[in-house]
Amino acid sequence: MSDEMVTFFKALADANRLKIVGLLAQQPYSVEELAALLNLKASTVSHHLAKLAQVGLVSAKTQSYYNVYQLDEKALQSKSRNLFSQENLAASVIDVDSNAYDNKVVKDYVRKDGSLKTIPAQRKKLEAILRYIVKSFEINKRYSEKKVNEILSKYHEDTASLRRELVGYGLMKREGGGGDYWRE
Amino acid sequence: MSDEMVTFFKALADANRLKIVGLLAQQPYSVEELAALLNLKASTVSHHLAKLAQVGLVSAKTQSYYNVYQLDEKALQSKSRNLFSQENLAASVIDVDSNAYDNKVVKDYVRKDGSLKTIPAQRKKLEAILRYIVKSFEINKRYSEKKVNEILSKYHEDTASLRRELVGYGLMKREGGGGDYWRE
DNA sequence: AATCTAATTAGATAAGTATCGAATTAGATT
DNA sequence: AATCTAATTCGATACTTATCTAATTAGATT
Repeated sequence: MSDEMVTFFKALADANRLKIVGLLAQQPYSVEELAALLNLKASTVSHHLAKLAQVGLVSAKTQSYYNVYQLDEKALQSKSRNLFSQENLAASVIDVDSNAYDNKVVKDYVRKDGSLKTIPAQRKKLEAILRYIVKSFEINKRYSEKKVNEILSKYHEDTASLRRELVGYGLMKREGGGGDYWRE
Repeated sequence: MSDEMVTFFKALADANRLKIVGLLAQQPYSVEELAALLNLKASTVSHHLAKLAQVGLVSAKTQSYYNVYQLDEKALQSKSRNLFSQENLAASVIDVDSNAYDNKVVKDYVRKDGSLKTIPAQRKKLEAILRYIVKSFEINKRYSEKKVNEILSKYHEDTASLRRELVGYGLMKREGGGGDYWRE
């Protein structure tokens, strides 16, 4: 689907092909006529028409010697209506790895032994690191503060900061007065 | 105007730029984040964003360290609605020489001395030649058949055919029974 | 059947552009 | 003020593609 959109836009991303579309919007033309009108060789026009035909914008009818091309106005209008639909926008993104940013940050901040070089000062990067760290806790299991610190110490000596940020960003919960921690 | 359309389509005629548009349709992103998500270098993403910004599809806001880009959805929708309007289609054609085809045919069939190599057998070319020949007659002036033949003989010895075709294609009129000819 | 004609395909070239790494710039944080 | 970071710009490279000429194909006309 995304490929289809790229092909569609590429088909129209050329001044001469836009002129062809404009001309065919007035009336059908043969390759030879288009070549004369655009001051191009017939082979070049053939090339352009093939690209337009590939996305269904034009089609050819053979008339005696000529290949007379015509615009498919229905296709044109329907394409233009749906071009930027929610559906198409989402489709263009399907093969994007949504974890790529977190992965990159983790790669930048975590040593081979698993410890953090530093605790990121910037919010976006800190969040990525916290999302990574929180995976060390089982979901719904309760941990004492001492146990939490023990786990966090693998990452950085400043366990208090890590603990506070995990709670601050809502990645871990804490019960009322000095109680246990858990990951939901 | 046509240039503007080409630029617009070119801006979207790239898979990674379409992905950027798709991503920004969900939420704003910084250059760095987009680079990680698309597995590209920041400089490449900058280049793509510049092209999208050039046609008004995205804009940037500075937030602390980051340049956060966002999609201009209004621009997107309004562009897509008007893309193939009558107006835009006509605009793409303004600088096309509408006489180019006739000129080419005339060039192919008329010798330097003004005479025809042959009378074209094909309809489209015959018409082009006839449109050229008929300019030798003044508008609204009446010509006897003898005078008509005399003028046509400059072009081809078969004046009878030329005369018949001029009338047949409606380029010259003839009064009822054997009367005069004229060009309207 | 033989001959034309327009269209397409193939091959070559030149122009355009996506991408990267390096250098620079702009702006915040310390 | 000095330092750090993200973004942009610059220069180089590799890939894409618009265009042409020449060769081939498909179809009509004679």
